[in-house]
Amino acid sequence: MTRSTSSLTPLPGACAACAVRPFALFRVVPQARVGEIAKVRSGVRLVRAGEAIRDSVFTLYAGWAFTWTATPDGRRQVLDFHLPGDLVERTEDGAEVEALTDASFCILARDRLCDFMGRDPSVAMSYAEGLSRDRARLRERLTSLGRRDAVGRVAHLLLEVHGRIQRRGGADARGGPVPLKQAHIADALGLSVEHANRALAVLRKDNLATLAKGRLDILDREGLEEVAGWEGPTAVESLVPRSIAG
Amino acid sequence: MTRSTSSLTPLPGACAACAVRPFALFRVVPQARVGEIAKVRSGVRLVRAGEAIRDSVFTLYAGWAFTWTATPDGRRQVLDFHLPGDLVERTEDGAEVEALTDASFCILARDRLCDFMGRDPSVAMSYAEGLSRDRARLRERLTSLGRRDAVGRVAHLLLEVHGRIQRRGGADARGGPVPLKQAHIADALGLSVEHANRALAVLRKDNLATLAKGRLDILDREGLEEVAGWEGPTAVESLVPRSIAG
DNA sequence: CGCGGTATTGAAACGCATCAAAACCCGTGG
DNA sequence: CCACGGGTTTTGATGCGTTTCAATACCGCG
Repeated sequence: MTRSTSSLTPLPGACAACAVRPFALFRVVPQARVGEIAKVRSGVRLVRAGEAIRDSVFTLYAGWAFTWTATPDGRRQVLDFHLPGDLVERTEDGAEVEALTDASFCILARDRLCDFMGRDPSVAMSYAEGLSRDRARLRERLTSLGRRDAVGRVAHLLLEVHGRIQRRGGADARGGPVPLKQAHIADALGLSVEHANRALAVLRKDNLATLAKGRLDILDREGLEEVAGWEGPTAVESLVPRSIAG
Repeated sequence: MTRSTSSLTPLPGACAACAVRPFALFRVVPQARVGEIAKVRSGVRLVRAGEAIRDSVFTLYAGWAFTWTATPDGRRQVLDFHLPGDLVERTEDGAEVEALTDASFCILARDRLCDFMGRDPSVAMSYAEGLSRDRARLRERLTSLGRRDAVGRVAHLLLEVHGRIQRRGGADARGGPVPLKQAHIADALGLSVEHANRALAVLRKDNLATLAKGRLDILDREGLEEVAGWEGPTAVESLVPRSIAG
């Protein structure tokens, strides 16, 4: 048994009052039309940390999740982390989605979502913008794995994660809560857990950043960006004009 | 001067007779409406191998291109390769697009393309499908860099490239023309040129595949998939239903 | 024929994986 | 309240894969 009492993780409520909608797929539909988006939601769900998520499309409401794939030799590669507001798709290619913390989300009906996008191009463009962001993150990560050493990779990931939670109001410039274990970091960055640990130790010793007890602290932003080879937050714009996608 | 006479690379002609449209963004618009898509094209261009491409959105018509980014220490990371029919966007994040061979393409007007997608959701969804494919490729590559050794990475890339040209009718099961230099492979896979060379040498010695003189030959498909940790062609479907995106 | 870019080969150095073990942390039950 | 136990973090020693540096061979083209 894990916990007998109800979880502290909140379930999503009415779309009209959704706290994460400003960061989510439906951010582009005006408040006057929230009634329509409620109809593409086919349910809500709450899962525990470590549980696999099998729903094919959902928007994360609370907690973190991640997508990963197994390699032939049995190890795991984390492909992306998901934060509240993110639209997550379970793809057909064998990648799995797993809750990183206790988490809750709105399950979307694929067909109704398609209909909606067919009728409202701004939502289709919002969807595209999300894909574009995913691509930008993957490109960054690819560059990390291709051309940065272990310390640089970890530093870069910490900066990326910090930016993502900060944009959602979940952290200030000093840091904030991040539930990543060293194993997640290792699996995302193509490192062994031991080496990810050593890289974090270097960042700690040099007073650049610490990640412990579910908290990330940025001690020296400039120094951290230096070792990360950071090139500033990547502005995604894709083809989405503000006129259409808000 | 490079060449005095006209290039052998063909320039794109009328949209109505476009040979790559079945693989391109506008594959979803019926022949009866090609007139409209001609209007989002703002020009055509021909570039030589090695030239940078600065147009912000284009669909490649002939030849190969690739997107890359410079790392702080001056090396390069290839983020993706582009083949005829691909929609290519020059993003704001410092990544550059370069012609890998002599190449020609249709330049698209960003604003007119946006208008089009705003009016025709099937094109917006086609755009999203392309992004989804990009993402799938990046995920594969990330897995390569994270969890495969040099030989596996090269084998995997060769299989991916083979699939892409084959789907376009540019190769048969045995192989086909691929203009990649070892330096491109190295920069895409996070390897030194020397080691990429050694990996190719292994594949050659084991009679799995050869890449030489601009040609890829698959000698032993099964063996190659074995060392690549290949998991079959990734079916991208995203949210795009056949009913909308054709 | 000779040149510049590309491919190939060798030897040494380095970063990271691996294996092994210990320290730590926290929730749980006695 | 403390001892227990499982998951997580930390540290150390050894080996392997890859980079780096240095040369040499190759190839298409003028």
